[in-house]
Amino acid sequence: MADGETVLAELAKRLETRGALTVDDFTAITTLPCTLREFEPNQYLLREGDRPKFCSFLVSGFVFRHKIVADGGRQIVSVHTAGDMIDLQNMLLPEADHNIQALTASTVAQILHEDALALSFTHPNVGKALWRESLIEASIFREWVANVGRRDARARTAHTICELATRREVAGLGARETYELPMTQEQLGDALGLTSVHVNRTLKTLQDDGLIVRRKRSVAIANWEGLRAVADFTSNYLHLGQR
Amino acid sequence: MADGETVLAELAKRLETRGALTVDDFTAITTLPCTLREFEPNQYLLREGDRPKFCSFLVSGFVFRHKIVADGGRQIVSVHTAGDMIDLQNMLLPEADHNIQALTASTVAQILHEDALALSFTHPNVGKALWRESLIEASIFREWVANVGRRDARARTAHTICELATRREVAGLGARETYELPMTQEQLGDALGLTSVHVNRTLKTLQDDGLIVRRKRSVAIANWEGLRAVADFTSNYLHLGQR
DNA sequence: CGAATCGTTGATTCAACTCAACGCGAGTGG
DNA sequence: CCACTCGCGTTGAGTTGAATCAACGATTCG
Repeated sequence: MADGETVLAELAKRLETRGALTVDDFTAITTLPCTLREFEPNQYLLREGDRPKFCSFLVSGFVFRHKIVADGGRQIVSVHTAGDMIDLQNMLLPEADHNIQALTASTVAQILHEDALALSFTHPNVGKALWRESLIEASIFREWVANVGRRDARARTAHTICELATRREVAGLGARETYELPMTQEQLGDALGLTSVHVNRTLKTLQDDGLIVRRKRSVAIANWEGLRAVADFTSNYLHLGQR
Repeated sequence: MADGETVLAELAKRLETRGALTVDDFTAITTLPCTLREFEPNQYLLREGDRPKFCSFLVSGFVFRHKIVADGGRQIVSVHTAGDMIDLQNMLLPEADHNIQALTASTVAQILHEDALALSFTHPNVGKALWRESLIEASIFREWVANVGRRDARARTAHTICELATRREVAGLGARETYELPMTQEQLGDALGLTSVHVNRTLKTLQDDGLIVRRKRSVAIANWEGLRAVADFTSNYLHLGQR
């Protein structure tokens, strides 16, 4: 297990992709007090209504966030890979409006809201990078609204696979072609606004067309360009490499 | 037409609901350079790919933001009423990832990104209020993902009516019961991920049940509690009155 | 008055859901 | 070590919510 400072250097590197940091900014980040915590698959990091005192940087593993609607249906609203800040919003919005749960065994670094907030305004470069991080997340939500609202099951499924593969590649976790998405078909369905049965059928057609390969409980990309075309995917909304 | 300073006082009042401001903060906001602009119905304020130099505060009217997908489908991702900041994200994300269009005749106050950004870090209370504003917007996007992904047409339509009525009331624009939503059924459909034909039928059943009243080109609420129940609506995700 | 836009309604189709059964691999415990 | 369970994936049959296609009515505006 890495120590806090090493982990925070990862956070600093991530933030540098969102905006230039000085040596002082970098040091201020890596010397923040932080606590490492491990979570098991399906364990809750946070529940709707909670009032957490810290925000979390995902060091390793996968987590997802979801809402429950009146009829018991679940909608996954985001999936996070190592390198993501997963609950920045609670830094300024005291009460959690959704649940956060581990998808796989995961490690997170917890930083007190007051520390992160103070740092954001004593070191504006850091503040801007964090703010930008939260704005990119909002942009991804907008894309998900369009994805769920206006794409059919095939394009919608392909789009989400493309997005997660791209974000993972950008986070330096390996080429998108080799990436495997460790979600069950039920979880995928809840992210896509589909039933697991229909996800199964949709994945089958994507595999039959040579676009993806399914292994036990994960999905890998077999033909990036083909999948991208089916998905109507462009990465502009991820705001990569923009400052 | 109001002058810039009067309009910016409205912005300052809005931001005060997001976090305490000092007299100095208030003055700093109202003395920002700003330009008032008028837009006609359907006129574009911003298009995907643009790189605007300013952000916009909606003084009067309605605007909406939308994305176009591969098959030509349109998804409206947000609807804004007077008092909303409508493109804060471009302050830190140079390239627009969606379109912004006037729904009705509208007036906006434009503030240069560099001015808003500088103010945010010289006056942290203002920065926090603006950041919080953008985080609440992200929370609304999450709710829309769940709405479009996991609620049927009836609940989904009711939910959006409840949300817009609540937001409008909170913004001080009159009681939610008297509010009229000035959207065509086609626009409503594009916001809800439905066709205009199905919106028509859904609104009819809501009216037949005494929950709403339809007038020419708008919708009013007839039975708030009934509509709220159908919608599975709670306002927690709007983070009202939290600091 | 004519044209355009939007709302309404009916008939039909279809994408996705529901329900149900069965397969399969990974654990687990007797 | 094998039988059992459990979670997840797969497949088929039938249903349904929403889309599509098409026509017509109402209102607004030039």
